[in-house]
Amino acid sequence: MKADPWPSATTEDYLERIHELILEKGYARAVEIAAALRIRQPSVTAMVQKLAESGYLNYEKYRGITLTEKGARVAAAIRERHMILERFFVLLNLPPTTRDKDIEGIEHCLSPETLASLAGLVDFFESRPDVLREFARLRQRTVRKRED
Amino acid sequence: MKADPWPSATTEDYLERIHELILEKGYARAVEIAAALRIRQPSVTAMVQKLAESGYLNYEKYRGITLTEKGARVAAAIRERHMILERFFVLLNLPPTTRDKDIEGIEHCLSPETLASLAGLVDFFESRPDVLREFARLRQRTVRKRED
DNA sequence: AAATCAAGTTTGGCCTGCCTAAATCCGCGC
DNA sequence: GCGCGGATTTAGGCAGGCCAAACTTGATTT
Repeated sequence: MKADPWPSATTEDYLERIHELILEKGYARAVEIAAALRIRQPSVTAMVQKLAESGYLNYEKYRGITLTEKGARVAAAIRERHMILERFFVLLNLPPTTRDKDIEGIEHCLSPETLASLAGLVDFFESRPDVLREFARLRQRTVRKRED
Repeated sequence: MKADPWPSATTEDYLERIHELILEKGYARAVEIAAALRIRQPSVTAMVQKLAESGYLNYEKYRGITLTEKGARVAAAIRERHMILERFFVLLNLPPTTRDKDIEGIEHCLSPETLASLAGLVDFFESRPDVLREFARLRQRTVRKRED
């Protein structure tokens, strides 16, 4: 097992999807990983082998893929992060497509401190719907203004 | 001039720094670009030539580098985006190092809609220091709690 | 058991961006 | 006109990720 120079963005994407697939269907197969990440199967095989190398996955050729303890830990953190971002973007009230695309982009770049702060912001707004409503109203106005 | 398949993150970084250097010192030279981006000079020359190819820069060997109209437009947008993010991160009250690192990471991944919404959020807080203070107080508390 | 087929894998190749080292080139100041 | 620092070229390399084409495997079907 090779040392880990901090999971790359791509690594995180793979782990995230694999984790999701396992949660959803109980297993993760190359075809589905490929489909979910919109890449080809050979790329998946190659990457899966590297992830196994690095100790994130248990992998047996032609058999199957599971998360190691380490992989599961990382995947859980990624999921947590993703959820914080989802909640935050809901506050911003953006079309789901935009939201998802942006989250995919930024989720690999945020430090734990920032994430924590962001979570705090979300908590704040979720516990203060009055403030949130006020912000939303303000947004509405400026959007209307831009459309003039 | 080659067609532009949307400026890559690296392209944006170059344009951003070059723009900054020009604003600061009136010109942008390879040594300084290299220093600012923490890469080597030959890499800069290569990239600068590609950016000229793509119509972002006016480039004359051994002479100098300036932004084209197109380059300037893009750079200005990048700068605007960066400033919105700075203001936002200030609200989150994070150590400058973390802030800068995270901004560098995410700035290439945000859609205009998200940016606009974020700007709205910043405006909201900046126009409502009372609300901001309340949020800050809440943050303080949870941080203290974590330290127990 | 043989055939078949989908899924998995291997191979070879490509592209982006970065690096190094060594050589050369240019403009400017003395 | 010489020299120096900055700029550029050349040649060679590396890592991360991606792909298409060809091949292999496990499972199902007959």
